Order: sequence, then C-alpha cells, then structure tokens
Amino acid sequence: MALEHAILVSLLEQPGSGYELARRFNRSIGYFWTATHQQIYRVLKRMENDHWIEARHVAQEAAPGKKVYSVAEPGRAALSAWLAEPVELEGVRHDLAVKIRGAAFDDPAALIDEVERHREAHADRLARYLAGEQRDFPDPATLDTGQELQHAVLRGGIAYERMTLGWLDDVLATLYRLKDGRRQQERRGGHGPGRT
Amino acid sequence: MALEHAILVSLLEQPGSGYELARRFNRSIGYFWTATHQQIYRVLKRMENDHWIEARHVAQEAAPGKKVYSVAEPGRAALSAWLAEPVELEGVRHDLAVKIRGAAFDDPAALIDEVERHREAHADRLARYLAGEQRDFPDPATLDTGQELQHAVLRGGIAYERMTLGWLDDVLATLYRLKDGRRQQERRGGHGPGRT
DNA sequence: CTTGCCTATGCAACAAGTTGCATAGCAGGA
DNA sequence: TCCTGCTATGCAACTTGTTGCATAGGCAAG
Repeated sequence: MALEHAILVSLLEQPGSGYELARRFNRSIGYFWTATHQQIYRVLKRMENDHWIEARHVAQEAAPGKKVYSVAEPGRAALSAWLAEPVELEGVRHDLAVKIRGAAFDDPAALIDEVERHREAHADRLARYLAGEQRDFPDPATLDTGQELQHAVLRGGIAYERMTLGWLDDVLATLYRLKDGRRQQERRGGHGPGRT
Repeated sequence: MALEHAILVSLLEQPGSGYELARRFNRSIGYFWTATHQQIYRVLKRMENDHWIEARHVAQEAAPGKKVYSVAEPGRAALSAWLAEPVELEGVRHDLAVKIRGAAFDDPAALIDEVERHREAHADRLARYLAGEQRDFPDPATLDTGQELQHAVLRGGIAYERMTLGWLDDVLATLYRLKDGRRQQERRGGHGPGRT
C-alpha cells in the first residue's frame, strides 16, 4: 500500500501530528490521495513501531497536546526503495459512470440533477485548485525542486477537474437529448425504456 | 458499495457467469470499474442469496459448466433505489502523484523511466478505447438509449486518458528541466537536493 | 507426453478502509 | 447556561479488497 508513503512525503515536506495530516489529506495532499483520521492514526502507530518516524510531544495552550511526527532515517530509506520500484497503474472507479450506464434501465432524465450536483462539486474543486495555484505558485520562474514537483502535481489536479467538467457537460447534453427524444417518441405514441 | 450495482448493470446489459463478468471487468466495464474474480464470486453469492439475481446452469462442451446469472425483480428494484439516491464524489488516488512529490527528497531524474512507462500504458489504453469506439459506435446517429449512454461513458474514458497523457508529458518536461538544471548547478559546483 | 494455458468456481487468510463511538478541555454563540 | 464545534487521539467492529491456493477437464505446442 502507499498510504504510508504518502504520509512519509507529507511529513518530509512538513512534520506534523496525525490530526494535522488528516487535514492535509483534505487539502493539498487530498488532490491525489484521501484518508480518514482513523487510517492515519493506525498507520502512524505502525510506522512509529517500525522506526520510520519519530514523535515529539508538544504541549499547547487552549488545546490538547499533540504528537508531532518527523521522518527518521529508516523511513527515508523505505521511501527511496519505494520510489525505485515500479507502481501499478491504478484502476478507475467511478460510481457516476455505473449510474449513467444503469440509467438505461430506468429513467435517464432522473439522473440530470445528480450529474449537475457532481458538476458543481467539481467546479468548486477546480476553483479551489486554481486559487491554490495563484497563492502558492504566483511566479513559476522562482521555484525550487520541491515546489516545481508540487506544482506539476497540482497541474494534474487542475487538468483532471477541467476534463471532468467537460465530460459532465457532455453527459448532460446526452441526457437532455435523450429526454427530448423520448418526449417526442411519447407524443407519437411510443414509449421509453421505463422501469419494466 | 457499488460493486453489486456495477454487476447489476453489467448483467442487465447481458446475462453472464462470474467468469464472464470478471473478463468484462477487464474490458468495457473496466473503463470505470475494476474487480477481481474473487470479489465478483463472493458478491454474486450474496446477491443470489438476496434474490437480486438468479442462476441458470449451462453445460458446455470442451469446458466446465457455468452458472449464468440474470437480474431478478428485487435486483432491478435495488438498482432503481440506488440510482435515485446521491452518490459521493470519489476521492482520487494516484500513486504516481505521491512518487512525484516524493521525488523531491530523492533523485527526480530517476523517476523519468517510471513516468514514461505509465505514459506508454495510458497511450495503449487510449488506443484500445478509440478502437472500441470505432468498433461499437461507428455511426453515432443510430444509437438507442443504452448505446448512447455507453458511448457517453466511453467518451469519459477517452477524455481521461487524453488528459492523463497530456499531464504525463507535462511531468516529463518538468523532470527533464530539473535534471538539466541540476547538471548545470553541478558544473558550477552546486549540488542537487539528493538524499541527505 | 508433459508442460503450460484457458475455462470455471471457490475457500481461507490477510490487508486496507469505513463507521460509530469515547474522551476531554476550551471557545463562542444562543 | 447549555449547546455546538474545534483540537486531538484512539478503540472496536465491520465491510471491502487482495493474495495464495485448490480443483478439474480440455486443448495446443514443444
């Protein structure tokens, strides 16, 4: 699995507690990886046991104390080893695509709201990514290696959201077309696929 | 989970055995969903228990007999119910993106081969999708509802692969740029980020 | 004729991911 | 004052997904 590697990278970029990591996994790292706090705490425990990371307790005013983790040498070595070995292409999983094909056996027009909802959510994500790009990489000429690579990954997220938006528009156009087509069929006495 | 729904859709499009489903999940359904035969057999068993699907035994020459499943009424109802409720946006998971950010703490140039490998694999997929489009949807004007929707999903796969190819080229350009930059730095007596 | 591959199904063990809950202090609004 | 929400960590139970193996007949190549 690669969650441990994602955590290593995140901790190398910036040491932090489990809670902080969980928030990052809803932000910048979340562009390409998601994880709940449960997963993170569990994996952190295992990684600490294996001496990949080390914890330092930090007291805080007005908040409970936290364990700030940083990467230890064995963790760095593990990351290097993983970087050197090939990873598999990941399979796609898209519930919405299942629904779209499934709509052929129900009412395609009923899917329009759902697709619009996804469209809005992806538009929001795109806006957040673009804002993040403006904020973090205002001048692409002055970046160090780490920032260059982070920017390249962010560009991937942006490209993904743009592509998805375009596709969802395409899907919406198809659904509207089918809806109109069916209405006209009904006027002529035909009937749609319906649900049995 | 949606594997059961993906199976329902696939069986509605065409009844089949677990083995056949497993193959479809490496082909057309595999555009947006993956599953191993183990998962499929296990879920089929549960679905049959819940009367979502029904099995018919089919003997074969020159091959073992098989159980061909079709969707029963409760399965159809379950699919309708699922289609009517909203699904969550799925989180992205991209090992390669983790590696790219991780490369900042190792040698970015060492990632070039790996990225090229992924590029080739995605180019292959794109070619397969395009060939499938030519084969299955040669005349977009004469499609029925089911085919229209299948085509829309396939267009999504095509868009995804094109986008990914473009991004991987972008990443490669970045990696080459960093490699050259570092070499020049070394000539001037500097050094790269290296590993410690 | 043996080795490997394809069809076809399945068990068992394990790894990974999700959901619900618990604790606990502090801050801010109703 | 009480309720909600944020920081912070974690257990327990459950569902999903993966890996390795087993069976078993036929077919084709070496």
